[in-house]
Amino acid sequence: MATSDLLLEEFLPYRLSYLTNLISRDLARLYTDQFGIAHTEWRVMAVLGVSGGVSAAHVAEKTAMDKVAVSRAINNMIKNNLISRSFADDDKRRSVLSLSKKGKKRYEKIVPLVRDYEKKLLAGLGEADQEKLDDILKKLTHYVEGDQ
Amino acid sequence: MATSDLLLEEFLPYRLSYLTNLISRDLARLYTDQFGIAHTEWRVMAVLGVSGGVSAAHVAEKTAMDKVAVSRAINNMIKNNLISRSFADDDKRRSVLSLSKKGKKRYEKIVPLVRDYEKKLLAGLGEADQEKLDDILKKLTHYVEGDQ
DNA sequence: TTATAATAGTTACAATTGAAACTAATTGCA
DNA sequence: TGCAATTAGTTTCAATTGTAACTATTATAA
Repeated sequence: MATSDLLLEEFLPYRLSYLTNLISRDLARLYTDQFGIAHTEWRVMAVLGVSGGVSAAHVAEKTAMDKVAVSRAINNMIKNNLISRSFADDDKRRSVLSLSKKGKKRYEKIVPLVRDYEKKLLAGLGEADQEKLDDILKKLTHYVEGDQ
Repeated sequence: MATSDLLLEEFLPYRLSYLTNLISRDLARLYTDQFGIAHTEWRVMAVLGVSGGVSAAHVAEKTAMDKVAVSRAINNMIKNNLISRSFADDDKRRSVLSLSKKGKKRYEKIVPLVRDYEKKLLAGLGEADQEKLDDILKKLTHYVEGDQ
């Protein structure tokens, strides 16, 4: 192998992508298979679960999803009675979104499952390594956010 | 916020996914924007760059892509004269793939770019943290690979 | 005011991806 | 042998996603 060659399995972007995909697949088992919530919908739900009465733009910002994806997820969740929507008095364009009772219920079932998944995932690391990972992810993220 | 709530920005799967997406976007600038190589094609190229004369199944395995995606990437790259294909003497189903001269040339242009990107990405970490990250990624990956 | 630009969100259409069914070749074994 | 099962890779069709153009509303400013 020439020194100019590159082993995918040692290449950080590939390794991160591979790991992320496996984790996504595992999580989909929790919310998609069990509750019919798509990945994008789970993200929307996670934002609205913490703070209701917010706009689609706010959801887009918090989920790092683009507004089209957010719009689709929201409309689908409204169709499934998971979200209720009204519009702001001072700006009729702006939506005011909250989880419905049904949505909140589902959210409260899913959160412990994904928390537990995360916990098990991290369990193999030990306290120090968990903090190290947190620190490293922050640094890497800060770097890649820097050059948009 | 109830204790049952979950902040997306502190949730490891979300953080990994977010970071991975930003890195993918950066890399796409290197090989897609500059050389018209799609993400899937880059992975195929990375495998064939190291070892020619292999089958599509081998590429699928090394890239963690499914055989349909590999088939599409390969056929597109053949159309663009980046890959040459023959079939094995002892099994006419099995393809024997290699980068063409043009493909190898492009590969050799891309590798330094992505290596350099990875290097810069890791530069902010320091030697010890880089090893720590390697170790942590291995552990996490091993965990999620465990429960297929 | 009123025209222009900006913003929130949606729609439409193209490209990408995923799953299942398919073809062709090979293997296993009665 | 010869017939069923397996394997390599492709095709087809549906679902998802991305981009651009769009509607409706609000802000800006001449």
